[in-house]
Amino acid sequence: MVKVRFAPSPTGYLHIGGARTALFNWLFARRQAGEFILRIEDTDQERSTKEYLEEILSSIEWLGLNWDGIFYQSERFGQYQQHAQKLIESGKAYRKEGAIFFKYEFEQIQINDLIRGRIVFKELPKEEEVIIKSDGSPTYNFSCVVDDALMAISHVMRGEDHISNTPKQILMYRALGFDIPQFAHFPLILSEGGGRLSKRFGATSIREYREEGYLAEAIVNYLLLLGWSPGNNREIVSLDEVKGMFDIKNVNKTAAIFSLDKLNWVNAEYIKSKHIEELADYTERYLKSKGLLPANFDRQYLRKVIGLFKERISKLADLLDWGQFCFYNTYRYNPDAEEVLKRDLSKEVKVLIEKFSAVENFNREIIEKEFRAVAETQGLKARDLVHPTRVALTGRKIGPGLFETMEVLGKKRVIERLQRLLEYWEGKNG
RNA sequence: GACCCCAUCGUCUAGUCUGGUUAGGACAUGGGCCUUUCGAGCCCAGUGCGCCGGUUCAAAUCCGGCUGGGGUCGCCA
Repeated sequence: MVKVRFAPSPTGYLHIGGARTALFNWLFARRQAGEFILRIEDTDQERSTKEYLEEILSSIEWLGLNWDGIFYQSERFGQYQQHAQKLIESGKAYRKEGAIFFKYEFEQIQINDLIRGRIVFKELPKEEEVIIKSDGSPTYNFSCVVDDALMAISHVMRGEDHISNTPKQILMYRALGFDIPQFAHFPLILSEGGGRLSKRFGATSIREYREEGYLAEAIVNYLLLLGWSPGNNREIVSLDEVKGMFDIKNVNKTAAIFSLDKLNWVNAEYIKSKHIEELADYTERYLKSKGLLPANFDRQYLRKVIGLFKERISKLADLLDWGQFCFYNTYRYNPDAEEVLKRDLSKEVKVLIEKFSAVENFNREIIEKEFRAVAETQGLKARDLVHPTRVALTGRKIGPGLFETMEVLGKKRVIERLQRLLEYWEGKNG
């Protein structure tokens, strides 16, 4: 039976690379009706925290990956001690300086990696290795081997950075008389500079992306594209669909550079494809978590705002920026937008206000009709009135279509802001 | 330094196993269109098989070397 594990250490948040390792393991298990378990490698009591643990679990859950069991290494010290003892008894390990050391028996080791094929190690960099520290806790390679064996893990699939641990672990499996599982090593995810994904190059934890308003499906989809391809020139694929087509043999060997541009594009695609209702739930939670939703917010209004922006944002955080004018009065115009207000159109805007005031059903079609009529009777090209009006309503030169924007804002706000524009011109001239 | 992994547009990749393609797609970039603006949409374009040698009628594809990039060498995981 196929049984795989994801083994995070709660000494930090779940990062991009870990998330993909979890994802590929999950996919591998689900594809073959196997088991996917979590093993929390919390042997380092100093650095492991409950906060990190909770964050990691909630991130995995948020990504949509469910697990069939969870184990904590901190609760299994007895097992490690016991197996170390066995090694001592068989003469393969010994006590020294308060710790227990394992003696590597030099020989050429071969592994048959599911992704890379045969890998041959001519020698090991050292002759012995601590397996139980002097404080009684196990070291990584040892607890990993004992647990993978005891938990009957059939396939050990992890990042490429573990390739060099593999021969050491194989020697331990043999010494303990355990069956050796299959191995697969995924390519690393690098930062734009080509090196390790680090804070300097932007967000590295799943949590940060979640907080910026990326959708879980989009992150999963993007991660999938790093090292694996659905083929047929497809880019957007759901986890559910991939479950039926994922094959570990098609995973790349090459390290991939993480591209925020592409993630943004994928996320934008997901935002576009979502129904307003679903996005509204998501956005409401998102804005609330940011403490940025006005107390008196109107859900119906929020829906309209989302409708206005869903085709043009790449992440929910963009709503805070571009959509600010929907939630707050914009009586201060962007400096670069003021050039549009150079020409004083007070007379024309007054007429516009007058016409709008008389409109009963303030919807897109009627607004546009009235607006164009005013421009024409006042001898203006539509665009000459459009630009200043947009600045008056949004504070900016660019944004969604003006007439839709007006409908969303509603008659009251539109008229208030147009009056504010009149005051602006008055202030300039007086 | 030792051991190991990797190598197709700037980036992610299809193609490599089973040699024969105008080397395909996407992001980004540039240009154009639309038009009420745009960072939205639509259209078009450019750029790539790291290098050298071998095998072969034929090499991105098979073999060797080189170069380049990456990883690991903790009583961290």
